[in-house]
Amino acid sequence: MERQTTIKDIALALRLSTSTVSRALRDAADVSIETRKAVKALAEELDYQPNKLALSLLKNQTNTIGVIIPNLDYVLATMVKGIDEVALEAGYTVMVCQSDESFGREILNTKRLLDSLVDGFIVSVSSETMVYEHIKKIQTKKIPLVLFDRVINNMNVPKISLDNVEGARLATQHLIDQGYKRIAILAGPENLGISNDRKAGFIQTLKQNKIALDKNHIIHCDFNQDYAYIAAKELLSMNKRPDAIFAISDRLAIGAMIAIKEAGLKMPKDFGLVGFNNEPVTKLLTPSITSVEMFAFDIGKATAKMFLEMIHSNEDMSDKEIIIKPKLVIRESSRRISE
Amino acid sequence: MERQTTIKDIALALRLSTSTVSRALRDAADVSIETRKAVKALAEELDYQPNKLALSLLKNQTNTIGVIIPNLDYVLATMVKGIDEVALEAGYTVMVCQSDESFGREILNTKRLLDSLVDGFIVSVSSETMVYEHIKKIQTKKIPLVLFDRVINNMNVPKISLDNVEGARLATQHLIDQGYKRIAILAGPENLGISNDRKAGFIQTLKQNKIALDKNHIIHCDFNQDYAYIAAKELLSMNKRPDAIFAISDRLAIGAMIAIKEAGLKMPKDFGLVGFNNEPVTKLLTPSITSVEMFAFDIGKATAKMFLEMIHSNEDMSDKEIIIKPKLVIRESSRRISE
DNA sequence: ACCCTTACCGGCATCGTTTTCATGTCAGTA
DNA sequence: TACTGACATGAAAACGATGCCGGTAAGGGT
Repeated sequence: MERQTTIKDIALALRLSTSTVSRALRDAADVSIETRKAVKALAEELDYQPNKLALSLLKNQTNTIGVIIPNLDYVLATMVKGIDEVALEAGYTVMVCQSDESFGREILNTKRLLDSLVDGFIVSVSSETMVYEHIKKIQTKKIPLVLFDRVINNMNVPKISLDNVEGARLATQHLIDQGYKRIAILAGPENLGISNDRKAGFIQTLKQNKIALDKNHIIHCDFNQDYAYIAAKELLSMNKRPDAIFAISDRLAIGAMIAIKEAGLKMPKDFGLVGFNNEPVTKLLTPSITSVEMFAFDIGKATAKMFLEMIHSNEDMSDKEIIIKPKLVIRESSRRISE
Repeated sequence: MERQTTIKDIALALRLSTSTVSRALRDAADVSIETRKAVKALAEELDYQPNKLALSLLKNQTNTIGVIIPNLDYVLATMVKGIDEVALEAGYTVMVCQSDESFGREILNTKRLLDSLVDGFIVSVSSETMVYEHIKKIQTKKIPLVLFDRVINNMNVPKISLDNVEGARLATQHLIDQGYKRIAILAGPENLGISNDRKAGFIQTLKQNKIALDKNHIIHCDFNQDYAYIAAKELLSMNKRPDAIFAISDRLAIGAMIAIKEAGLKMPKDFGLVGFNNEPVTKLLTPSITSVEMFAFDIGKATAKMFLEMIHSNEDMSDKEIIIKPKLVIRESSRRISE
């Protein structure tokens, strides 16, 4: 690692003071045209690059955003892409840290980013996270913070998320409309907000349609295809077997799909299946899977925009909340009635 | 953003000098036990965190690795996960920048990271990248650099990649062994190293088996399912239509698969298909797709390890190269002969 | 009484840059 | 001549931490 050219080198070479060089480089007033020219020429020649660390130290600002996410699956990778795009445009660099769905790692990442002195945080919590001290600490230090996707409902922080209740409502209503009678839900981890919201939308829609809720038809499991497979097998072996499953993620839906096929059931005739996220893979499977589109890229961009707004404005934004409306994409796994 | 507690605050409160406080906090010699205790107690109370920027400026070291990748698809996300894991363990934070397969963005990212003063670079080039001045600049500045996955062959830099020739060889030989006679290849972008390596392995294997190469059966296209679909359609409409396709990525294979199905051809009976990467989705499709496993997570970890080695050792490592051996995973799309 | 060691601590420079304040020069004006 | 102001530049503080070097005081040995 070679020593970089500094402002001092230029100053020395031109018998100027560092202050004058600094001013010349930034086109400030009070510098004669000749010195300005000379400075710029030499800077060019020596490939001078201002040292960002020194600037950051001085201004107490790093132009860096800490992003903490539970994993890098399709949805989050897409969101990160959206965040990245907007942040880059605005001159910010993004530090992405994966908590790997682990509470401990999430705390570690928070600490790391905190003393890397990022200008702010964009966070989506892990499925293990149930206490929020580390998040609150960010707030206490008055560091800008935006939550996205997996938000914390009862916390006074700007947040952006999907209308998960509505998404579940769309999915459930669709299954009902297609004539499925005993609809089960494959929910995610029990303490996770998005999981509960989608469950709530499901239950609410059943009620609206005056369909009795069978508690055995609600199964929680981790966001993992294999667990979903096991859970679905369990559902299919019940006495009052369901005739449709609403899985709150496509990964879960795929696990369920394998179990359904193994049981010799045909979709959509014998059994209905709806997923969530609208991952590209849903369109490719046989049968293709009906799913809820959540506009991940847009959510990412909106999140970064809100973050930037928070950085630049001084007003309190802690009650700001953006909720994105989902859209149901109907495919073979649940389309029983042709239109 | 609140002012953080500094070493000066502690010094002032305890009527000590900053140097003493600094030493006390780091358990250095020459500090009495009482002052040490007092300093640590107060530091704890005030939630003192050393300012990393100041340290970085002083030591000229940021403990940050700049990672530049072309996208965040399954393979690269997995590799990044591997890099992240090893880096975190070693006390480094990773800055991931996506070039989005754009040469311009790659250069921009390099510039950004360069003047963010990262301690080094881990890079996988975009498919557009044909000149390497920006990469060479990193080398010129003597900043540690490791290439991975999509490496630059004729450049004197430590690199880690898959044995792409061997992977293609495995895939092609398998198709030949299964009795396919006219095998086409869906190659990636023409200037991309991995694309050409896989093509080379393909051609070489045909030659070894004394099979004539039909130049029309080599088609290049971007890593994009839709382009692959179009390319496959083209292949299928030829006079001497191929009876198998080796696609150099699973995404391409999926695009081809759709075209094959549309043409009314049954896999593996009428047509053979092999992909590359062994993405989880290959196992889920109907038929499931034979693919070449490339151990992305391991490659990621190995890359980070090599990077750390480079940082810590002083010797020249520019000729170091690790080549990972791939493995063929045979599935329905090409298994014609039961064993 | 003198010197030397040892333990403990403070001063200062340093990293690279910005910024405020001060300084010096020269021309113009009363 | 003396003052004013513009103009160009320099000196120094500041950001937060480290580390070298030097200083002081206490204590022991002669």
